[in-house]
Amino acid sequence: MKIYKIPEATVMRLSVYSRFLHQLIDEGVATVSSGDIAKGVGVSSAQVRKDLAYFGEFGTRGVGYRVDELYGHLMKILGLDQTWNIVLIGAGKLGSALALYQGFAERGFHISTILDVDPARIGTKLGNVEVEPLEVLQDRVKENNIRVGVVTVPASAAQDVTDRLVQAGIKAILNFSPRILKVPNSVILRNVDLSVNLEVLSFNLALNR
Amino acid sequence: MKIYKIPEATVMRLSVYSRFLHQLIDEGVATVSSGDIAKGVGVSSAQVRKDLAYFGEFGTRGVGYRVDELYGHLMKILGLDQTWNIVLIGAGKLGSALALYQGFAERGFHISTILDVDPARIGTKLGNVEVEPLEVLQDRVKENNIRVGVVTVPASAAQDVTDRLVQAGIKAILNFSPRILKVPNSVILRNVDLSVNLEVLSFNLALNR
DNA sequence: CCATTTTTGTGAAATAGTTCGCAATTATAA
DNA sequence: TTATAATTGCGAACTATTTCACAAAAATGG
Repeated sequence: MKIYKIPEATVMRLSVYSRFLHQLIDEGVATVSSGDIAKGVGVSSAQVRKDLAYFGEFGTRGVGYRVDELYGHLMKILGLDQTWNIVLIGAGKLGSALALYQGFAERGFHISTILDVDPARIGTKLGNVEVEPLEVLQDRVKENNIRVGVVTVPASAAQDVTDRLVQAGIKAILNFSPRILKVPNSVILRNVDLSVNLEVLSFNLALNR
Repeated sequence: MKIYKIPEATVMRLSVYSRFLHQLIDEGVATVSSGDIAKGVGVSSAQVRKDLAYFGEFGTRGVGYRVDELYGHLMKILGLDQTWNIVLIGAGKLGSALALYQGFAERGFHISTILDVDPARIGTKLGNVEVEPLEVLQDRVKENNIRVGVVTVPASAAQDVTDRLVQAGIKAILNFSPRILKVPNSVILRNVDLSVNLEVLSFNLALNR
């Protein structure tokens, strides 16, 4: 079986398409064209078709796509036809916000374990999940078959926490700390640096001074 | 004057380089090579040099870059040689977390105004900033010379809030709601969709099933 | 002062990603 | 039935980005 490398930008767009399709389902729309999707999410129709073409033929020429069908395909492709248990490390401001963020639950991401080292936070509850000490990491990962970790600790603790996640067998890490993390090749790492996003804005604003 | 289009990926990397350089300054390192930077942030040294080449010649052949000097250049390029006042709309979980996030302040982003429509939130304080009603938007933007807005309201309210920001003269918007927003061409828009990031992870995990 | 080493800056080559253009397919209307 | 319109899927062309490779410049050590 030939493996094509899928551009990350394509994957991100698929995620956006899927959300748009969900909106259409709510509105009772039955079929949609690549042009409609394009208009709805702000890309070109050729882009939409190309993105989908990586994964198969989902449409009918002259007609378009059946909304529910395409939505199902996208959710499957994105691995969202299942629930993912997640461990979140760092129950500070950002960690708490993420733990309580409805957007994750809606897409099948279940933060089943929240860990911290601060005794003041351990034992408190975020939603219906109790904050536990970092030491139980390995156990919880095994018990709940957790493959994804979210890091929301201060930069100074980020690499240590990451090493522990790797050690515990975590396969993918979403890092919110502004620190470059080292992980083995077998572990998928994504960085969400909130400041970087503001800095792209300030760069562009500063250009036209 | 010829204007080169700078790839957005380049701008994001400059932001990462600048943080790495700050780390070096703290460690008392005086000079650094493109290879060192590359190693530190996980890109190729050619990439580092190419990125910098868009903006000038900052190094010395055979030697490398003076850390403090390069840092200064990058901060200037990124528009971080000034403080940016920011209005944040939506004082929910995520909004509160961002309002209190130290990472913004450290980079010169000052959330000077926080607005919401929920009477229960209005009048409360996040750090030393009081949550005010949405109606004062226009006044605060003028008073504080605010050019950047951060949207952390639910998807259903996002477009309305965005229209108001545009109306009030905001020039750049960082959108955390999972909604595709329409803005005039003159306004810079960036989307930070937290779920999209997790979905890229689940896509990659689901690939090797 | 010259040979050697280091490391930048940059044109050229390679790779990756997007847009174009159109044949193929389906639906619709005459 | 047949012409017309809509819209996909996809190869080809185009554009953008990254990597390569090396001359040029600076430092170092004999």
